[in-house]
Amino acid sequence: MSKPTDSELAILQILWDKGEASVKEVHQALNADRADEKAYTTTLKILQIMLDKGLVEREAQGRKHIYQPSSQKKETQKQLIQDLLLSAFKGSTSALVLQALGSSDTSEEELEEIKSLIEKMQKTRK
Amino acid sequence: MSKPTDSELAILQILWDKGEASVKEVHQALNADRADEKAYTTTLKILQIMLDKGLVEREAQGRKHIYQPSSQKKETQKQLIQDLLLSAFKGSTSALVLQALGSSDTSEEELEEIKSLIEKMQKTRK
DNA sequence: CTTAAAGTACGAAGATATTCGTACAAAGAC
DNA sequence: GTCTTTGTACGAATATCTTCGTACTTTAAG
Repeated sequence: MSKPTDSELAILQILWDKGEASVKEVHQALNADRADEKAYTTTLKILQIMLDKGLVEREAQGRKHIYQPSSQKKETQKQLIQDLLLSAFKGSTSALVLQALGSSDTSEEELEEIKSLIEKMQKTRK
Repeated sequence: MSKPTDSELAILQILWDKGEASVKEVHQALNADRADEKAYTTTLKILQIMLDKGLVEREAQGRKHIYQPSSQKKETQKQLIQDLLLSAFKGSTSALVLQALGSSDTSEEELEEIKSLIEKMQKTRK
């Protein structure tokens, strides 16, 4: 399966959040935080394309369509990271992680969370 | 500055590696590991476009052109991570890092490296 | 019944990326 | 000098994504 485009990803995020949503809901969520509003039919079209590609599923509810993401969030995220890893980090996970940690402010809690995952991984390994 | 495309990124990786390279060198490196070879002029054209966008610089060496990446590797990587962070992880660095660590095999040394960076960050913070 | 409102479908235009053929210029081989 | 090789420039075809207008259908309002 190929990488979702940026627009598709934006819609996926909304669907992951809500679980499912009508075109109208997706469209509103999408334009809530955006400066340049896009037409309703633009959102509709992209959802139709996503359906075609198998990125979402839908069910009719009366005359409306209710869309759901067909791929799990984690799988898609994994795929995107893998892609970035190969395309920009020559496959080095640590390079990516170090860069990610270095270039954004991460809270104490988050750091602890990561650290404990690492420790768990180290234990399991032995 | 906008995100480099996939083709552009592939070329940037080569230039980051080599420091600088002629079109021919880039083209060979690019097609070394690729199944479907692209024409020489394709590589040339993309380099010209990248020059236009300011992604690379070049200097004439006789009749040849020698290209250099104009952006630092780390800056570009940072930008790409930032982009992925916003587009697929709602800005949560830890979610991204956890996903990255979880979905690829990372060596013991790499894990240690990450752990010590985290510890350093925690110290500096206090 | 007639009209307005709320939906979906879809073609087509516009934008950007990719690919390559062809044209041209300079250097080297003979 | 002529021809071949090695190189760049660039237009044009193709592909993909994005955007929206318009058409059509169904439901709701009056």
